[in-house]
Amino acid sequence: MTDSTDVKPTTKARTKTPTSSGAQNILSAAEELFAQQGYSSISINAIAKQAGVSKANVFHHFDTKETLYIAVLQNASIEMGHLIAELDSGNGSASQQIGRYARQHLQNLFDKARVTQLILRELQQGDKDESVQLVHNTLNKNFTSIVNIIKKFQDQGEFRQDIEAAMIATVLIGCNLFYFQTSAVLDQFPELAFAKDPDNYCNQLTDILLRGIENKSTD
Amino acid sequence: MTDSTDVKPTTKARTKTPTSSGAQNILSAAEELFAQQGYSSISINAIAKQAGVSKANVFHHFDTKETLYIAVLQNASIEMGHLIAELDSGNGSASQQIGRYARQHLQNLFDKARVTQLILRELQQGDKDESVQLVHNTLNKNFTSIVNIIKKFQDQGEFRQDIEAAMIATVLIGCNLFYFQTSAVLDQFPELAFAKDPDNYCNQLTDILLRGIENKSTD
DNA sequence: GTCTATACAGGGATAGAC
DNA sequence: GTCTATCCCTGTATAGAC
Repeated sequence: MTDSTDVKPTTKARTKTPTSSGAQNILSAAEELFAQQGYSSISINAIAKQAGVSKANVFHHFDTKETLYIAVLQNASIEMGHLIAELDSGNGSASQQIGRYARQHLQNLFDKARVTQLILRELQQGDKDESVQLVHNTLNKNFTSIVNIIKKFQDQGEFRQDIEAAMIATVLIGCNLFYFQTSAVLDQFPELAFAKDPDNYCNQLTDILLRGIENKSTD
Repeated sequence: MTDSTDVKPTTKARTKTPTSSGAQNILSAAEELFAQQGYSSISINAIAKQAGVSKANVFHHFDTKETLYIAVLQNASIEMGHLIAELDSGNGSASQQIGRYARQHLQNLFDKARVTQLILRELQQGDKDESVQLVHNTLNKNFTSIVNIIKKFQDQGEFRQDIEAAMIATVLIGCNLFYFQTSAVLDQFPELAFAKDPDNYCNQLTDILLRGIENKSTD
């Protein structure tokens, strides 16, 4: 998309920043629809209708569809960043901290389901440069946040050191994301006690994980 | 990756079944493109070009774009089913069996990357009835396959029984899928030893998992 | 800032020759 | 079975009135 329009708003420095409430409506509508259906399935028309404005108005606030999409992604990334930043607080025993982290993390995924879906989408198909970067940053924040906690307990000798901290983080984050991703499908298996019960899932997960990584020198 | 297995051209079953080689080319091209870009981003034109035929020819073999997509999904589901069916064989100790299962499962995901991507896509957004069913079936096969193994060892007293077998299966499958999904992004973190090394990842995962679920009554 | 109207390209799908 | 040519619709994006 290098060859775009040569008509640029030369008058003002703010190149259509979403400050006005109209733009915010559009942004919010776009976030919802993109998260549900993906980029290419969603037309500007659909977004305009959802936002309660005209199609042309969307293009007034955002130069192109892709610009709008990137704006949505950036919003999502920032929002996710804030959530992650709030995660690593707290104290208590190793198992308490890890357990709390896992629960809160999973809770956040569901609370911000749309944002999570957007990130997952990009994770699956990062073709645009910006999106790759955003996903990378988000995952990075997530990783370092939990990795630091784990390393602390590794240094204290409470967790095994023959497993990479990043590996443990991957298991935790990966399982939570997988649970989020499959929750709709898991609902169809009535025999699974944890299918409709995130807390149950999280408890069992941390139970396995903690026992798997605690430093028991019983051989 | 030319998987062009010769198929005999049956003269019957004219209901546009993908028996002819032309249809197979289209199906294969569609699989590749749909897996990479998703349903709505890919035009029939693109598929036709990739398959080396005309656009009209695609519609000769498949009534609609959606028909073609469903056919691709069904192929994928069948292929995945075959892979899963081959997984649960083998014997040895509990850790050997679980470890082998995990390794083979992850290997399959990468070997059939396109198929895996298609399933993941549908997992994320099952709106069409058929696709929901296919994903459901595939996951179901996967689950029961590994759940049975785990239950066996639970009955033998080697694994804890206070954790659902399905939960353990979820962790295993979920982690593998997450690793597959993020492998492109993980590559960008050079400090992760397992990022470019699926075997390493798998070994650490099963290490954690096995220690987390084995029935140690050392309290 | 918001609209109606419009330009233009590309999408899915069909008709009919070969 | 395969093609070219075509239809109609919807998509993105622009122009210009208010």
